[in-house]
Amino acid sequence: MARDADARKSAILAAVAEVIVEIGFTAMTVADVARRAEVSTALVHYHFSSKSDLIRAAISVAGEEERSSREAIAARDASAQDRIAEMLIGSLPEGPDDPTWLLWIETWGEIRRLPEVRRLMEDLDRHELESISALIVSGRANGEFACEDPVATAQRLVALRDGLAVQRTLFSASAVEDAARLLRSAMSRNLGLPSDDPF
Amino acid sequence: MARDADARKSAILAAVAEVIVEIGFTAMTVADVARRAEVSTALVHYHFSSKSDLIRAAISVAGEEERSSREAIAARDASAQDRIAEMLIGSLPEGPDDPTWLLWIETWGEIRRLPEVRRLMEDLDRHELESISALIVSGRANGEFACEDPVATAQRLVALRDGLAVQRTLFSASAVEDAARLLRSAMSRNLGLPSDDPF
DNA sequence: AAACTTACTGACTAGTCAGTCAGCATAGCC
DNA sequence: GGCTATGCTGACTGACTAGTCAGTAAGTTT
Repeated sequence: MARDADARKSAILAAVAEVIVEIGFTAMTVADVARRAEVSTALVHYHFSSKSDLIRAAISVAGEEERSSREAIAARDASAQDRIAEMLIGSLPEGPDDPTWLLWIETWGEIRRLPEVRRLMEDLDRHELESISALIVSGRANGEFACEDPVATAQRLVALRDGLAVQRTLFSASAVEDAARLLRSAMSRNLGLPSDDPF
Repeated sequence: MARDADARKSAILAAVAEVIVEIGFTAMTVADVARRAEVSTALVHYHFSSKSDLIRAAISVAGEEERSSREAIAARDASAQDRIAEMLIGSLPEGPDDPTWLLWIETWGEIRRLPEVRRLMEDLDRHELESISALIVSGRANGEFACEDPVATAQRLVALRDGLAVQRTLFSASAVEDAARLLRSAMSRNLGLPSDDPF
């Protein structure tokens, strides 16, 4: 029975992510989650002590996915430049209402009310900055590009990606449909690459 | 009596902004607003047909302030470069939990549920992009700097500012205490200024 | 001075929410 | 066959919510 129980617990967490993406953090109720996972509301409270606990668990899962996908990219056998591009441009929203970005933006708005979530997000943020600055350092070491301050450069690129992602996710995509192009040209400038960019 | 009535209506709107900044969008109730403004909940519903209407009005006021402060800067008698810097760097959060940025970040998270608010935010976003690209065009015209694509440059700078602002508002400020410096050096690069920056 | 409008309130309601609880079924152990 | 633990549920509750409504007081118009 332990197998079944674990499966249902996972189903509940998956349902949380779905409901948040669909109707948002605020509007989400325990009843919504239970209905989606086809269990009773009492079971949700059986596995998760409170609604905050439920949310924290769901965000923790999403963060873990993000983190491991980043590590997979870092471990790839490709140039530092390509791996940085994959991390940054690959993480841009696919279009308006991209589920992953909606989840993060919703989460930003809720962070103040959920201290543990704040810690999760801070860790995730730090992990991304460290991953990218490490790649910059290695790319610089093997002569791919020149870069005076890897940490500041990583901060700038990540911040730019975040800002573009917010616009692209929340507002009409038209103004930012070329987000990838903007990011790529910023990479060229910031990493001191030979400017082979049309921009 | 119209004077008094208007004053109380404004007091309600001010209370909304205060409550949102303090406890957030989600947690805010009509009763909180009424208590803060020292009126009955019924009066809130007398002036504003619904809670959404109340929120929309409060955000509209905040947006109007943003817009007019931007126009004041644009009209100033200073170099284009200085006016752009004032708009971008001047709008960075003053520190973690900056009220204005908390309001915007909370609003981003709520946009999907409030279509009119989405329109307000889109307009505000467009206005900022237009203001800055206009300044870039004028700075280029009088030879202050070179810039191939004013619109794309404005998009990049605004996105960078947004991303830095989110980090600085939500997470520990230490990692981004130099947000202004990052932004300024990005300006130098993007506007093709002579690099007199230490970075 | 009567009729009407504006500004406002206390008391209320219908509905929703997270969380509780007693109890049931099944499985493993003795 | 009895005993206990785990997984699970239906029925419930107390707290709280946005919004309503009848009524009042003060000013404006006729």
